[in-house]
Amino acid sequence: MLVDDHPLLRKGLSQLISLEDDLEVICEASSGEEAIATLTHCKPDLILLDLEMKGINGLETLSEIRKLNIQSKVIMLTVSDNETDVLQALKFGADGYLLKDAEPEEIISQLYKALGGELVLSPALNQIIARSIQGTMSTPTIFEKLTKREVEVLKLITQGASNKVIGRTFSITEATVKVHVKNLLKKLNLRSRVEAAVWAVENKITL
Amino acid sequence: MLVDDHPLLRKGLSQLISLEDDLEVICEASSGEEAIATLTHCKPDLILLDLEMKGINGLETLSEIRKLNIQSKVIMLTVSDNETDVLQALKFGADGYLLKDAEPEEIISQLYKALGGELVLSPALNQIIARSIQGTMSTPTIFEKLTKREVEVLKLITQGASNKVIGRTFSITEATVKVHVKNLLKKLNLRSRVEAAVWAVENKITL
DNA sequence: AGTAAACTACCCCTAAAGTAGTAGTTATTA
DNA sequence: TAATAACTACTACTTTAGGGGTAGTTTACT
Repeated sequence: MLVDDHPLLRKGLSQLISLEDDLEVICEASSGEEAIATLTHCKPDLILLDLEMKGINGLETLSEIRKLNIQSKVIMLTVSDNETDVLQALKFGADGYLLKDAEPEEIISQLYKALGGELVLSPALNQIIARSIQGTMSTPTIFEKLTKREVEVLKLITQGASNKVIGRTFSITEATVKVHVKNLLKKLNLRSRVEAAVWAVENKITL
Repeated sequence: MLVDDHPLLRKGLSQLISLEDDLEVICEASSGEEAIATLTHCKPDLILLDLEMKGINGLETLSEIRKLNIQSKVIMLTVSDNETDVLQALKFGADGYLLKDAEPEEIISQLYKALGGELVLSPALNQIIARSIQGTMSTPTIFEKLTKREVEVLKLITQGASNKVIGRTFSITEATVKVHVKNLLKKLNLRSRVEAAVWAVENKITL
């Protein structure tokens, strides 16, 4: 099964797969919602799931799929080698994480491996995984540790708001905002609101 | 001609195009550099050019192509509907700007239009174009107005560096760094280094 | 020779950010 | 009931940022 909001990419993949005698695309979806709906009547051995999609994203889709107790293998297919994404995907029970810029032949061979029960990862990700195993991660899925308020504050920081403005927005004092900023910086192991803003943007904290 | 660093997408496109009797893919490239090299011996009527690529990006590639006085039509094909990118592309002489998430049929029909001399744009971009014509743009290609030093400073800001650190990095005083920051904020019409950092990240100023 | 832009550096000043510690309230959970 | 986490608020302090102006140097282009 192919899940990707780019018809072009689906076309490319399905053509590639159709060249293989023992592989077949039995269903497709262009969004996470559609994928979950389709999975009620389509039971693929393997799902190739895009990470970047409108609506619910790939990670959320994966999480839903696992909640529904669907046994298909799931391989994330994406352009991003973002550390947080990779680790989240594996945590949510992905059977693989491949980068879209890989060679087509490599992708196909990885599909077979995954079907055989192997955990497949793009070579480019080895370093990330290694670091996470060593516990040397810079971003050990810290984001979820932020409280609701801290996330709200972070979002406004990303928009360039000062502590004073943030305070007015939430009807709290600037002093309290400073507390939130201090705490979120500590949790994210960052040193300034600038770093926090960049981190938030790069990790696509939705505004 | 197809230029995209994702083999999968090239495959999808070329399959799509091969279904058309009067269209044919005569060459491909997986990077800007490769594209420019290939264009010395391959003269396509139309080039489909990805924006996001490693090495020199799509815009730079387009600029090079125009400098070489190559007469092929060029359509930018990308996932981003970023205002700056769109306007830059048109300024550099693109004959079209299409989003990758468009329907395949639509993309094909746009190719014909472009070959006919039309300027083709994804419908999703209409609003952006309209605003730019009205001069209401938030980002009127301001970036190129930054001096070399200002760009360097901006890059370090994005990495969370303080003015003091930036000064040490370039062996200039903190006071001078402040001058650069002040000037670049004015040029970009931003109010703080946080906004500058976010702007830089969102517009992919390469670090 | 003259002009303009870029880079440098300084002054003065205000505002904003960040650090540290204390502490009260509420809600949840063990 | 006791403990914990989250949110709030404060004081006090230091550092960083940002705005304004002036001005010297170099480089490049008239």
